[in-house]
Amino acid sequence: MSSADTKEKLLAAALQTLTEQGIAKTSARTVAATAGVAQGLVFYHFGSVAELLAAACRYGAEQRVAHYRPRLAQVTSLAELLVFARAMHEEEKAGGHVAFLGQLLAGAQTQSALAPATSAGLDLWIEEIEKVLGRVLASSPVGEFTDPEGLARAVAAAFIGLELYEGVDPSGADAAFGALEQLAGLVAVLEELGPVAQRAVRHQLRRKTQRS
Amino acid sequence: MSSADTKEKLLAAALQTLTEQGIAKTSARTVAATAGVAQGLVFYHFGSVAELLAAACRYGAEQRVAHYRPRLAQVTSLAELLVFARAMHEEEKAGGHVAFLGQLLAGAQTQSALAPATSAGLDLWIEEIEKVLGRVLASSPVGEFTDPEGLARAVAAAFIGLELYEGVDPSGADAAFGALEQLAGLVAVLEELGPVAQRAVRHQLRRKTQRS
DNA sequence: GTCTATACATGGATAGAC
DNA sequence: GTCTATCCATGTATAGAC
Repeated sequence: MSSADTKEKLLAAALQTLTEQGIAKTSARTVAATAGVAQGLVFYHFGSVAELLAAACRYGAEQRVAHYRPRLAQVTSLAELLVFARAMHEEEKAGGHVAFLGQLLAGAQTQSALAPATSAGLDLWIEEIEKVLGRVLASSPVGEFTDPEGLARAVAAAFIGLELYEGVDPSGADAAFGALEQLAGLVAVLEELGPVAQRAVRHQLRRKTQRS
Repeated sequence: MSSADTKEKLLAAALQTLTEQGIAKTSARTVAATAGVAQGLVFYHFGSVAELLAAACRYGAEQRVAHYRPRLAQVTSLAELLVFARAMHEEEKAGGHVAFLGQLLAGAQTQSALAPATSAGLDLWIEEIEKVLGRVLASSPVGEFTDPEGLARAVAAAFIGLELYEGVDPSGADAAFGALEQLAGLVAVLEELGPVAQRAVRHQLRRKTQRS
C-alpha cells in the first residue's frame, strides 16, 4: 500500500475514533484497528499519537469548513446565521463531524503538543465566522461597536461548548439554542428600528464607548 | 484510616488530576497516587473510575458554586456580570477549579456513566446563572423576550467552551471575552434609552415575536 | 470493614523482518 | 520504504490478607 493511502486511512480513523470513543480511548491501537492497519504504523508515519491527532485535526477541520463554507456564504442576516447554527447542530448530532474539536480541546489542556493544531483548526472556523459576522452585522450598531474577530472567537468557542453540552443534556442544549435564537431576534430588531430610534441607540452607544 | 477520610482524599485527588492531567490521563492509578492511597481503593470505595469521577463532579461543582455564590449574589447589572465572568476566568487561569467540568464534558460524550453527573454539576451553575440573569435582565427588553433558563444554559455551556479555548489560545480567549463585554454594553444601552426609543424597541419586538 | 498483592488487558514505542 | 513482533509501562479489577 502507498504511504499516502495509509496516512489518509489513519487520519480518517483518528477523527472517527476521536468522535466515537473520545480522547480518553483514542490510542495508537484503537485508531489503527479502525483504519485496518498495523498499530506500529502510527509511529512510523506520524512519530507519536499526539502528532497523528494534530495532523488529523488540520485534516478534519479543513474538510468540515469546506463542507459548510458554501452554506455560510449564503447567510445574509443574523436570523439566518442562527438557523444555520441550528441546522449544523442537527447535522452534528447525527454525524458528529465537529465533535472531535471538543475532544482535542479537552486533550490539549494538558497535552501541549495538541494545542497549536487545535488552535489552528479552530482558527479555520473563526475566519469563516468572522467573514459572516462582518457581513451580517455591517448594517447594525453591533458591527460598529464590537470587535468582529473577538466576537467570532467567542462564537466558535461557545458553539463547541454547546456541542459538548448536547452530549450530556440534549434537551438543555435545545433550550440554549432556542434562547440564543430569541437573542439574535432581539439584535435584529435594532436594524429594523425607525431612524429616530436608531439615532438614539447610536447616540447612547457612543456615550458609553467614550466613558469606558 | 476512616472510610470517609480516604473517600474525601480520593474525591479531591480526582478533581486535581482531572484539571492537571486531563480526562485522558485520569486513571485509578494517577488519582490514587495523587491522593497518596493504594490504587485498589478506588474500586473498593467507588466501584469504578467512572463512578469516582461522577462523585467528584458533584463534590467539586457544589464546592465551586458555593465559592462564587456570594459574589454572584451581588451582581446587579449585565456589565457587572461580565466583570464577574472576566474575574472568574482570571481565577480559573490560575487555579483551574472549574476546568474539570470541561474534561468531564469531553469524557461524558462517549462514557455515558459520566453524563448524568456532569449534567447535574452544570445544573448547579445554570441555576445560579439563571437567578442572576433574571435579576439583571428584569428591567430590560431582553428579559421580556427571552427564555431565562435557556439563556442560562447557553451562558454556562459557552463559558466552559471559552475556558477550554483559553487552554489552546489565551490571547484569542481574551479577545473573545473583550468582544462579549462590548456586546453586553450594547444590550445595557437598551435600558438607558429614552422612553420613546424604548417603546419603539418593544413595539418592534412584539411584532417580531408574533410573526415567528 | 478496610486495604494490599496480584492477575490480566491495553497502551506507547521500537528493533529488526520483509 | 513498509510493516510486524515484541518490550515494558500503565490501565482495570478482584481475591484474599489484615
